[in-house]
Amino acid sequence: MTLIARSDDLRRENQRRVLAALRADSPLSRTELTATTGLSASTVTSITSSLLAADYLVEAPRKDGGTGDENASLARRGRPQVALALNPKAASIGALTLTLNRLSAVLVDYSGSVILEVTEKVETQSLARGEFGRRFVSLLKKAVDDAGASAGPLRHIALTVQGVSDAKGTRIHWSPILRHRDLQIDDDLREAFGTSVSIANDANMIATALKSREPQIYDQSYAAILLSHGIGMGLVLGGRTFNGILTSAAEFGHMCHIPQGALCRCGRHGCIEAYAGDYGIWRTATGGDPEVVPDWDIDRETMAELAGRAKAGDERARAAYTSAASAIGHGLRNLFTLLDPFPIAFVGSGVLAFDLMEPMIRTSLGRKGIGLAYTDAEFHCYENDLELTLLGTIVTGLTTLDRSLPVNKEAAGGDYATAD
Amino acid sequence: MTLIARSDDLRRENQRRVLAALRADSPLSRTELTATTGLSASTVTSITSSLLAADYLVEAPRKDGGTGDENASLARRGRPQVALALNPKAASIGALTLTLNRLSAVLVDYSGSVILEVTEKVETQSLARGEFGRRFVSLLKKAVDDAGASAGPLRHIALTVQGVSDAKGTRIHWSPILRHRDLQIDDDLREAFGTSVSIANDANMIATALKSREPQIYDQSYAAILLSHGIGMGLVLGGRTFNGILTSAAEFGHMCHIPQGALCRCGRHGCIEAYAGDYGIWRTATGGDPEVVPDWDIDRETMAELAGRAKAGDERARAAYTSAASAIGHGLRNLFTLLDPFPIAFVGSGVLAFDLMEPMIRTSLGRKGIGLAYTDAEFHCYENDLELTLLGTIVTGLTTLDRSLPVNKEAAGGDYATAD
DNA sequence: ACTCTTTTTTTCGACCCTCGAATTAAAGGG
DNA sequence: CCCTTTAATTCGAGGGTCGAAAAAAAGAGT
Repeated sequence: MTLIARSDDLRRENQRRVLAALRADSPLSRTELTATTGLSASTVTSITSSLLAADYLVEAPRKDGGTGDENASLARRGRPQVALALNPKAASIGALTLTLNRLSAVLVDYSGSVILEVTEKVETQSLARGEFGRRFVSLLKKAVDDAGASAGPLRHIALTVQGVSDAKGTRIHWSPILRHRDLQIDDDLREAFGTSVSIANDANMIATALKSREPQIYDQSYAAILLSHGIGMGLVLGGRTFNGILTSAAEFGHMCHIPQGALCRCGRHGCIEAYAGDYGIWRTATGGDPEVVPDWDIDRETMAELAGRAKAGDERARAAYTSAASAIGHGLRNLFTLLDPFPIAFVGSGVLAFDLMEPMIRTSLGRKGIGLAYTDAEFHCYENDLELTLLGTIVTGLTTLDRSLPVNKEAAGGDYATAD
Repeated sequence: MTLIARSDDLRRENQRRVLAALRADSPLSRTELTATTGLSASTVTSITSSLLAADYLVEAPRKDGGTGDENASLARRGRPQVALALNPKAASIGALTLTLNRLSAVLVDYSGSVILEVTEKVETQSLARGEFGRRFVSLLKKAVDDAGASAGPLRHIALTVQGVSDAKGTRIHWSPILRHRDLQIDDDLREAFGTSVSIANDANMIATALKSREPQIYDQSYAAILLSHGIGMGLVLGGRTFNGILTSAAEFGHMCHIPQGALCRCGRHGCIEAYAGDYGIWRTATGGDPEVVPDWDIDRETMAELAGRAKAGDERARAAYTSAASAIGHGLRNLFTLLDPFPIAFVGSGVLAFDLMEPMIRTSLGRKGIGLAYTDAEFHCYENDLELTLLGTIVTGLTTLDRSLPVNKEAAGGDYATAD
């Protein structure tokens, strides 16, 4: 994969490593960077000084040693370390998200802090084809204008869509919240702002966010399962987010649970989603016709109420959650069989009823197969999917930007004063 | 993954690229290497001359332009190209395979040609724990002795086992052909020969072999499905062979086809293997108790006869193959849903009856889901699984060796005359 | 106040790598 | 025997990393 042939590439890779270390934990002194990246002290000096000269880094105020630890770092003997941090004003990126009936543009500075957010309510289902690009452009323009000179120049746009984009990340193949297929919005953005644009799907961004937030749990291989109207999956294998050959994500929700079973949104029968998506649970609980897919969104309140009824002991509601859990559990069982067990993060409003489902999920996982124990699989829950989606979009955008940073001493950030 | 920090690593990577080019197509002139690797002519000269000095490469006789093409290469104007090839005598590797009741050691020269093969029949099921290592050592010793001075020094051992090894490739977790669990054979080999030892499973090696043999079909993502007594899978995603977290392979055969269905070898019920493994097909065809797993191997002749009966129109035999095909098809449907459709290679004696199964497999794939067409999935068949296993083992061993080659001019091959 | 010790950071030289341009080598053509 | 063409090598420039030595910036001790 990684094509490294010239020594510039070497520098680029090492520079990226330094920036990644600072994104994971900031501020950091050069000595700490040496330890984290494994590079030599001289190399760290060389890289950081070129990044400082280009104003991507700034010398940060003294790092407070937290509250608990004695002030070992303050009252130490030798020359004090000087902390380095990402310069917020070095650049900014736009993190755009397209969710049901809501367009959002978040302006983020280079250090990863949100500058401001602009949101617009629209009927995503009925919006005309060309409108998406236009609206996003004006939304982000507004954000950039409002931020004014305090923000660094916009250098990248990361767009996340609920739905299936193609593997290369340029087109939106299909989305449950859109009427159109094969929607292309990146061109408008690219032209309007003159930056690169990347497109990803929400489940993958949630997976990215989890890794960034809890790297000790989500490391090499794990999956995020998004429980909401539909069922999405962000799959990370061997440290790499799985990007399909044709589509961008793992369609866990459309694996077959019961052949010739209930009708799914996708037009097939018996998908996991048809039992475990909000509409599936609701349909089962209300005794709806399994051949009919509700064409409206079950709102959050309705689902909360349904969960409440189940917890109160309502038999039909309980049964609906049990059948949802069975679908998820059997799906996971197959997933684990195929790819080995790994930590699973359940994300979204559906986790409000997770306690109703967990026992049946674990039961359905079944006992261990060939030397593999499934039952002690690690599950974690996160209710706020939008928050994670945004974080993942931001992380992806900044990482992309870091990777494209110039490598020479006189960097492209020529609009900055050159310090010494 | 790939840690490249120092410029040595750069050289190592480029050297590896040159060697890989020669493994894919040999002999090759320096000019051709320049084109294939994308390196500059001077770099190619530098790398090849150090490899020539260390005797890993030799100047080959003129490349014959094949029979068809006019002798354009012979009657060309300027300075003739000098062809380079891997030096067979530079080193040798041992390719060991452990299959049912058969231990095999193949000595392979550095250019990839088989020097000689030594095989031993043993009852793998009843062999004592420590015996495996001992027998393999003596087998390979014999091969090395027989080859004598004509072979280069043994530099690596690649071992392939039917079954599940751990992800790191040092232990054999479980194997259908062994009585023991957690078998460790590599230590004996390492000590006896003083070389590195790698362990892999057969399905993964078949996948590797396919990529090496038909790179235009098997490129970024594909899977090899091994149809024999059991069902194995070698899965390659994004150019990387999938290696599980705990186990080494994708256990496609143990995905659940029918909940509470027929008993599988693994102790669970309804696995794909319980319907599509040889023993499953045979059990269905003979009306055997689905709660009983035959504890003997159905031999190849019996299966061939069964396939013959099915082709002749025997209803029960046909039904057995149809149910096997249904199991495989539904499994593939789920696989494709989860990971997108990609080319599938069916491998092993089971493909002798593939024409009986293909229609039902394609039917079970079902119609397309969200914008994905499954029905035109690419299928290919290869009868000889052992041949592919061996090829994959050899390729893996040689690639490993190439990767570990010294990078300096005075290479570790000091036992060779230093030319110039 | 001054020197010693400790720790961080920079500087400097050695060494390695790749690349492009110029050069040399090795043919066939006329 | 010289010219043309193509292949391969040589050479110097430029860039990168690293280790050792030097410089910088504190606290500690007297």
